[in-house]
Amino acid sequence: MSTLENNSWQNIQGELSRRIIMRVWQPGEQIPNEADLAVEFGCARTTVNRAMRELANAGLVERRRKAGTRVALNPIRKATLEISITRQEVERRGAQYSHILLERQIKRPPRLISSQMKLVDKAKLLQLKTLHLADNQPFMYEDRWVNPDAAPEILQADLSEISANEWLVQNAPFSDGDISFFAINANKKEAENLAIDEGTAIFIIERMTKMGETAITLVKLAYAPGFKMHTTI
Amino acid sequence: MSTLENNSWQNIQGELSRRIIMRVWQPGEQIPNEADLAVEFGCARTTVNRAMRELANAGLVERRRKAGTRVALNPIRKATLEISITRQEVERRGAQYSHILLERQIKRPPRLISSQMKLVDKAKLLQLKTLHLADNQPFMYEDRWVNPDAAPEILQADLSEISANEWLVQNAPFSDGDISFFAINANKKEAENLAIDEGTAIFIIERMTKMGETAITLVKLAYAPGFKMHTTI
DNA sequence: ATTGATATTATGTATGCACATAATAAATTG
DNA sequence: CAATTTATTATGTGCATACATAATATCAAT
Repeated sequence: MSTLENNSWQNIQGELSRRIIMRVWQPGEQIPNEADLAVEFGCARTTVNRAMRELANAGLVERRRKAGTRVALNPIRKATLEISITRQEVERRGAQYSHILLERQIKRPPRLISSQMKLVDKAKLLQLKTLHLADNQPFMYEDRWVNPDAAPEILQADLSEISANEWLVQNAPFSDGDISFFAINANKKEAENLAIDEGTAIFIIERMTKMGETAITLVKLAYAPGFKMHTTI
Repeated sequence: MSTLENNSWQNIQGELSRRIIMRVWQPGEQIPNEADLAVEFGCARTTVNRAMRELANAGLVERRRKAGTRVALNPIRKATLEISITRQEVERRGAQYSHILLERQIKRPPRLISSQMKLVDKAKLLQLKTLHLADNQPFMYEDRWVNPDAAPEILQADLSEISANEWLVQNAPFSDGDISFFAINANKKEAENLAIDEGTAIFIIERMTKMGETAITLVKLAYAPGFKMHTTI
C-alpha cells in the first residue's frame, strides 16, 4: 500500500497508530525519525511532529530528544472522566433534577477533615449536607465542607435555590484538586438519606478542590445503589 | 502588568488560563481573537493558536470557526485515569505481586455476557478466574471472558506464569473499549476469594476491550476492601 | 419579508525555515 | 584510560505565510 499523499496530521496519526496497534512496529521498537516519515508521507516535518505529539500524550509512544521515538512498552491507556455538576448528570439521564439542603452549619471540622484540607486546627468551616434527587428519588447524598476564607460569598448564597455544588462551580474557581473513588457499606445516616438498607454497597466519590495551596472545598458524594460511572478508552 | 515578550506557548497558555480562572474573562464571555492576542503578546498567531488549542481540549474554552472563542460556561474538568496492569499497580504500592489462576475453562457464556460482547449465541469463550495478591494478601479478584477468535494464541499461553491481564496487554492489541466503575455487596464467591465477609462493599471495574467491532475480552475486577482509585484534576 | 447567493471572518491546518534544547556520540585532553 | 569537552542528532518550538473550512453577516432577487 502506498502511503503517499496522506497529508493532514489526522491521517498520519491514524496510519502511525495503525502500525503500532497492528504491531508493524513492535512495543519498545524505535520508529523512524520525523524527517524520514515526512519524506515517506510526502509532507512537512511539522505535520509529522503534530501527529506524533498526539500519539505521545495518548501514551502510545515515548519520545526523547536525540534518542528518538519508540513504541511504548506497556501502552498505559488513559480513561478520561468528565466531572460535571450533579444537575447535568441527572438531566442527561432524562430525569428531573431537584435537591434538598438538609443541614447547614458553621463549625470546627473533625481533625481528619482539617488535616486533609491542610487548615489550621481552629479554623471554622461551613458544612452542608445535600440530597440530590432524580425524579424525586434519592440519587446522591452529598456531605461537603467549604472553606469560607476561599469563597466568602457562599455564606450569603441561597443554597436551597442553587445547590452548593453548582454555586461553587460558578463562583469559586479552582486551579486543581484530587479525587478518590471507592466503595463502602452505607452507614445508618447514608442509608436513611438514600432510602436504602444499612450496609448496602454504595459508590463514593471524594473530591477536594484547591486554589493554589488553599483548600476550597472537600466533598464526599454517596451515590444511590445502581449508579455506574462509565467512560471509554 | 505588561504582558509583552511572553513568547512561548506555555507562558501564553498560563496567562490565558490565569485570566479565565481569575475571572478577568467571565464564563460565557467572548475572548479576543487569535490575531489580536498575538499582537498583545508580541508573538505569531500560530503560537496563540497552540496555547488556545490546549485550553480547548482541557475544556476551559469553547471554540468555533468564525464565531470565535468563549470561556466555557461550566468548565467540565476531566480527570484522567491510567489503566495499568495489576502487577504494576501492586508493585507501585511497594508490595510483592503474585497471582493464582483459579479456574480456566472453555464454554458458552451466559446470555448477558455474549450480548454485551456482541457475539453470536453459540460462540464459546475462554473463562479465566484469577486472584491477584499483594504481599500474599488478596488484592483483587478477576473474572474474565476472552474471545479466542480475537486472540487464538492465548489458548496455548501458560497463564499461571504470566497473568491473563498482562498476557493480553502484551499480545492482544485493542483499538478501543469501555469501562464502568461501581460498587456492589460481595457475593459468596467474591467474599471467599477475597477473604472477606459476604456483603462487604467492594469496588468493581468492568472493562471491555475491542479491536474494531470485535470484542476481545470482558473482565470484571473486584477489589479488596480499602482499595481507592485516585487521581488529580 | 423570505429565500438564496455572496462576502467576510475566526479558527484550522500545512509548509519552509530557523534556532533552541536535550541527549548521545565522538573527540580531545590530562 | 578516565574524564572532560565538543560535535552531532532528533525532537521541540517559533514565525511568516498561505490556503482551507465553517459559520455568520450582508446583500440581492423574487
